[in-house]
Amino acid sequence: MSKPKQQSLFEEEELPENPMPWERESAQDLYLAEIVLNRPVDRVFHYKVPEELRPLLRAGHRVQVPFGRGNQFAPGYCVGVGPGDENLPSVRLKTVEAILDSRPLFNAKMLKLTRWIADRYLCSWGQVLDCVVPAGVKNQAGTRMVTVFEVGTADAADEAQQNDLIEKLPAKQRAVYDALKSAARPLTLEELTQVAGCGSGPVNSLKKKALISSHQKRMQHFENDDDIVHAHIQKQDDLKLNRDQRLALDQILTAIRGQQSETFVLHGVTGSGKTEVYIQAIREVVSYGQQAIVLVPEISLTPQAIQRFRSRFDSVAVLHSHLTDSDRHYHWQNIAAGKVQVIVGARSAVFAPAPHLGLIIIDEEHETSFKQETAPRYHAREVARKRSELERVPLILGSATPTLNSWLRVIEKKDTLISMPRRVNDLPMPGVNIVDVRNDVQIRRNESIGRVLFTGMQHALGAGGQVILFLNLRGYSPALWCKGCGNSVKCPHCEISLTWHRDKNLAVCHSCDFSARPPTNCPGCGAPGLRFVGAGTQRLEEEVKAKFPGYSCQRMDSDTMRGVGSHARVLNAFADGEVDILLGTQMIAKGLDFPNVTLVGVVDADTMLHQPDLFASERTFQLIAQVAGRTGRGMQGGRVFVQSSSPTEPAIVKAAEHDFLGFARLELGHRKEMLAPPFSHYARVILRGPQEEHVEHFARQLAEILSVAANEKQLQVQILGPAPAPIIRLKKYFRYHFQLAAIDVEQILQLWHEVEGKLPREKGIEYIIDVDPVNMR
DNA sequence: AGCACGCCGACT
DNA sequence: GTCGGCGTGCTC
Repeated sequence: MSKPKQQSLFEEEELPENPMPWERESAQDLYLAEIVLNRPVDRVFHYKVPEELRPLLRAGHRVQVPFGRGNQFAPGYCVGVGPGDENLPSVRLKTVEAILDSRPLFNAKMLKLTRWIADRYLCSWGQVLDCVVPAGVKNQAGTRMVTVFEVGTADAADEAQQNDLIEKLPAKQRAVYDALKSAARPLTLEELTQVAGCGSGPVNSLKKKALISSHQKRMQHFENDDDIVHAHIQKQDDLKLNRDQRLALDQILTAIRGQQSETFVLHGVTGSGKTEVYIQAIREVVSYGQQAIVLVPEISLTPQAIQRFRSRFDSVAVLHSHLTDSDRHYHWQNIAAGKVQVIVGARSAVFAPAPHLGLIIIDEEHETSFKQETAPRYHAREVARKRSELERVPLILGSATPTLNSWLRVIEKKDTLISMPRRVNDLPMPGVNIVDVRNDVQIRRNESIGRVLFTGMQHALGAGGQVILFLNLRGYSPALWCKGCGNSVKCPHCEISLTWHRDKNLAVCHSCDFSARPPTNCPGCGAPGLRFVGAGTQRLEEEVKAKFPGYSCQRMDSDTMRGVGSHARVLNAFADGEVDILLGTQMIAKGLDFPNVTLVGVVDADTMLHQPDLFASERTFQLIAQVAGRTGRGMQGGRVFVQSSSPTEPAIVKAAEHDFLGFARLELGHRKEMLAPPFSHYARVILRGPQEEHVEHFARQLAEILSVAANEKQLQVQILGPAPAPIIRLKKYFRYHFQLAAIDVEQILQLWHEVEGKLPREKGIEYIIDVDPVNMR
């Protein structure tokens, strides 16, 4: 209604002596909306709500507001509405322009949750809200305005006359009229003409006669809803639980029935049947008409896993990364309408707008992909913890290798441990051999498969079994090495060795996707004869094909899995036994369940271990334990060979012994000594800019300011660094970082609030802060 | 993050 | 004089 400019003119006048009624209202009964915007300013802005929007606008609505000196319109989120506050700052208030959605996108709990995220991960409320709403919801993807027709609402006085008119209608028009009259809802032109079997002529005539009326309506036009309601899928009965599973389920059911926001750490070895426990716990909340959210790492959203849920529940929404905007919008609407029983998805599914949430499950809780690496840098596990508290529902964190973070909470009795130490059907854990490859002849000849692993594979394949080989490097060779100067060829934009991809004969940077023909001479010293050293999955594939010519081998990494559905194709081929040897990266380490896999080979256990990372040893343990879990899932048993040059490394040894408790005890001991997480919290400040000295200098400046402020305000926060980031150069930028460390994360947050806004700026240098980082690169 | 304002140096 | 470079500070 009122343009902001006009509004301010109006405001400059003093209250008139005898205000007109509407003027009195707008001047006295100030009705305000609290609005936050997707800007890095964590502030609430107040706007007047025009008369006609008052009955409609509620907290959780998305709105259009004029913002800034130019009064440019910007989308914002209403986080509160109500009568004006006397103590408002004496600013001239602007007016909400429009409401953007018919219903609020957030309820009170979701507003609380998102506010908590903004506080905890140091970003603005508006940024959080904006990230929670999928793009498809914001742009109403998959909907359009259409004209719909219904039988005209006639005046009672004309009724007789109208009935007369109807009686005399031509046949086509009569058909249209009758069709509309018997329809349960307004019809589009398309629907109407189809039902009545005519063109648009009769419809127009009827409209002229005012017997029918039309109006505009926003409608969804989704092709089908197979993706949610799939009653056609053959449903399977719940499986019979073994004793461990039964005990686990009982504990969870008690919490569900008691509406407790308890967190369970479900520590179940690979193959212990955690999923069946999840499913039967979900069964309970679904029976109350509630919904469950299941978070899984994106990588494990395999058709196998999806089918598992779809075959057990009537309506499952799967939120995976290949959805279109329109799909996401459709799912959001259905979830919000309570039509979905189970929401399965990656990280962001923790925000699913389920109206009556009954349970949250995070499977493979240790996966780092639950941490978002762009603002808001939240960890879905912590968000889920908070959501479970707000909704008073239980949270299950399932893993064979829980994070030390969760494990410490178990030890401190903050969370409840549920153990499932045995595999289903009492299958034994696979025997794991650590193979010391330091003196292996084959490895010395620069091959990837050592003598022991080779013989193991021969036996397994000879007996009709299948083999999985894990190598966490894609490409052919991870480095181009110069004999002359001893250096390897780096990406011109990043401080990272180029990987040779033999199939395309390109040297590729796995960090920025730079690629070029590999040079023949060393760019550093000019010497000829660069050598390709080390092996990635491409080279491993070549070696396997040469060494096992009679068997079929399939590589699975992000290079071969580009297309949609390629994932499913390969896994199906493997399941059907068409493929004997499956080799690949991370992608094959998790969740795969093929009973005929009798051998798993970890080609190089050391790559993870040698990363300059606080969590290197935890990651190594997790990875080996997870990969090892891919075998021994059938009656034929299974063996694991772990090739390593550090065969006494505790992370590797404990993983080989399937001894999570032992590893946790050891590693927590180290962490406690260093007061490292989970005994403390880190927040990592990362700076980047085009000139190295410049970035370094600015990093020191920031660190100094924070250090002084911590002293002044008596905050127990230590500043570690600054130092060059482990990847000092990334996409043309030089990078430095430092850490804020504290026992109590609140102290870090306070410190940041203290200095934020006072921090100097430096042209060309950008910085971010990452609370509870999961990687240090 | 934008965006407008303002304070400088380079022009018609 | 005034055009436009970028540094600064604010956004109900």
